[in-house]
Amino acid sequence: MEEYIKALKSLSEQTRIRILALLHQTREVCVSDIVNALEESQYKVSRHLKVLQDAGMVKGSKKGRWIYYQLDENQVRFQKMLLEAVKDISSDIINNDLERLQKRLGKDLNNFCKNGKTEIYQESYQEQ
Amino acid sequence: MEEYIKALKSLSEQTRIRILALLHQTREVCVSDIVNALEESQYKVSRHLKVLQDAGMVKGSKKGRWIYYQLDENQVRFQKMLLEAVKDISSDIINNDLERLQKRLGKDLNNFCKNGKTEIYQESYQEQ
DNA sequence: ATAATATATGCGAAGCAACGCATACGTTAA
DNA sequence: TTAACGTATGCGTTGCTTCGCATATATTAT
Repeated sequence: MEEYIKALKSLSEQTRIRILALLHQTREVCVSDIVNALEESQYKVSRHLKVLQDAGMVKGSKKGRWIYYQLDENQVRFQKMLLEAVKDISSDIINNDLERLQKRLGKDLNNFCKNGKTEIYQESYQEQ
Repeated sequence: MEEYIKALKSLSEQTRIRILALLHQTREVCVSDIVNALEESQYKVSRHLKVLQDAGMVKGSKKGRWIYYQLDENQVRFQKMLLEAVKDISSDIINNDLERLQKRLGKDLNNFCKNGKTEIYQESYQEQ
């Protein structure tokens, strides 16, 4: 039962739902792209990613100095169903997040962090 | 977004999952049947029912001095999907709850509280 | 080696959720 | 109309989550 509750808990928070919305739209994203899209602090995003990962919802893989997160594809039926439900969530906040992500990654959402995006990240981050 | 999160939060707690498991098995149950099945305090069950109700997962209807709870049938797609996922949750705790409920209501799970069950409730409650 | 970049984490503070107790409210029975 | 029963709730306490800051770790660039 504990594991089920953990999965559900991981979904009961706005920032985490926003992150999942991004991951539903793109194959994988690195942390700084999420930070940029959500306009939230790096440590906040990082912490929430950890919660999602511990709950088996997403998984991160290190590539160079970046860590790319994606929906964990080895999910059991329960998690799959939950993520399917979460896909239904819509809101202005999420739309704005997606818009910023798209702007940053370019039209192709399967782009990567490392494609010269770092500069852009710096700029927008320091604007805040 | 708030409403979605509220629904998800309502599912992220053990007692509430246990209550939903009961409601998935039977059409409607009154509070004291739940109290008896879960072997938890009346106020605790009552509080959790309120959370589930506020989240639109269950609804209670008063009949005489009892209040019968059932899964809210006017749910939107999101809630339906969540409940469908929650159905998948299995555990010994839940099995024991169901067993006690069955024992109390008799074979027919569509039985009602008021069918002389009150006495039984009193006995088992005071045993604790 | 040193600096810069990307991400994670220890820690204390603030906020929120669950608990237990006592009690209130509403309904039926006596 | 009083008593008993079924359910809900106000309140203070405890425990868990989230937050923000500062800092640590790891990787790449200089």
